[in-house]
Amino acid sequence: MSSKRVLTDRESALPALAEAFREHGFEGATLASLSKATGLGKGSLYNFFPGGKEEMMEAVLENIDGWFANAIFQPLEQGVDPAAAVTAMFDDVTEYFRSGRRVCVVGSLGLNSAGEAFSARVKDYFARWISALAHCLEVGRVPPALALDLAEEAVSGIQGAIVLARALGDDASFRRIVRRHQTALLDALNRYA
Amino acid sequence: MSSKRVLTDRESALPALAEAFREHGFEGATLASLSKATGLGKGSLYNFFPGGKEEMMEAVLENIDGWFANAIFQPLEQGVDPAAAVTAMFDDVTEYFRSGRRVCVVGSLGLNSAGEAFSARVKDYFARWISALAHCLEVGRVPPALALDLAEEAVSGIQGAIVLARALGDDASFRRIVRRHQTALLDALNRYA
DNA sequence: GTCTATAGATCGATAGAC
DNA sequence: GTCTATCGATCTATAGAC
Repeated sequence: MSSKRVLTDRESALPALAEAFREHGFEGATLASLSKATGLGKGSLYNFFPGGKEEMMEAVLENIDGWFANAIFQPLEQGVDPAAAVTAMFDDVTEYFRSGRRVCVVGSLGLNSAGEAFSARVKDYFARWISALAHCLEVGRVPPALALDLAEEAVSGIQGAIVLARALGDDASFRRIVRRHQTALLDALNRYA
Repeated sequence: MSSKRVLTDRESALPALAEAFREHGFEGATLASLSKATGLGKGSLYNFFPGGKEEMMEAVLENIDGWFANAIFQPLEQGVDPAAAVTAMFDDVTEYFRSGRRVCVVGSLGLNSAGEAFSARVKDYFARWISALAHCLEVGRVPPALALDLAEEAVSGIQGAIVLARALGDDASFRRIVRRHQTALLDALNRYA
């Protein structure tokens, strides 16, 4: 499984890069800070990522996308036991975003002009999340229009919960908000079951 | 009314500064871009804001706080005709954030470490918004615990709607999400009226 | 109070030794 | 493939002419 490593393990630098981008944002993350975060010299970073910061962020986004695809999107799209999939999604997301202490890199990229270079990927991430969640609800017999509304509301609500929890410095608010969304979706599933 | 101008009109530079900070974020906004946005040379900017970028952002936040206090918080805290106040809040917010095309400077400051210098002001802004909205609902006879939940949900939801609308490049999603929150609050008011 | 010029630090990125 | 040294550009902030 690890025999066909394409080149080398720039893969292993991605978690540290992601954390640095999360903490400082794309503009705020300097090569010095990225070097410190990864433990790699600038030369090594440019060896792995010839395109510099932008290529690093691109790789981070691809990595995040892959994690979400496996852990979140596919279980929803698969559509066996919608209620369990919805429950798992909220649990995984709460843990992933550390109850709102951890920023969503993708969401924050959309907020300022520095992220415009990644707008296609940002858009796809949210579009797929909403679409996967709506599909899951539809499998649970929730009417399509309502399913889409609820999915949009939940995905948006998670982003808002991150913003609020960070602003207030209070993870409890994140968990309350997310739990309400979880309940709303499970109620809808029960209503049409 | 305009006779007691304290010093000079650094006030008049604030809208342009705010727009620049909105568009590029705090780190991304350079003095060159702030100079261009305001039409003032760097020397003039430092004359008005000796503390540099940080003092400019502080002034912008104070200015935003003042606007929200007058347009949003006070009508909610005043508490005459809760339903009208809630309706007006969502209308004003939708216009202010330009249906999500416009970023919330305060919310985005909380997302990365560059905003830590302003964390107290960021926290107060959201705390007061939630508290004002909850108070308004309580005046409308919504039980306190539910009022607080609904207020937290609505304020958080607006932030999420901005993130999602920006990410998708779609103001319609902002308006849909905000309308649902508006409806939820008005329904609660009707239920306990 | 406005501007231009520029200092001093730090930025992203590259070169080259090992 | 790793590092250090360093480039030119750009950053914040200041100085000083007007």
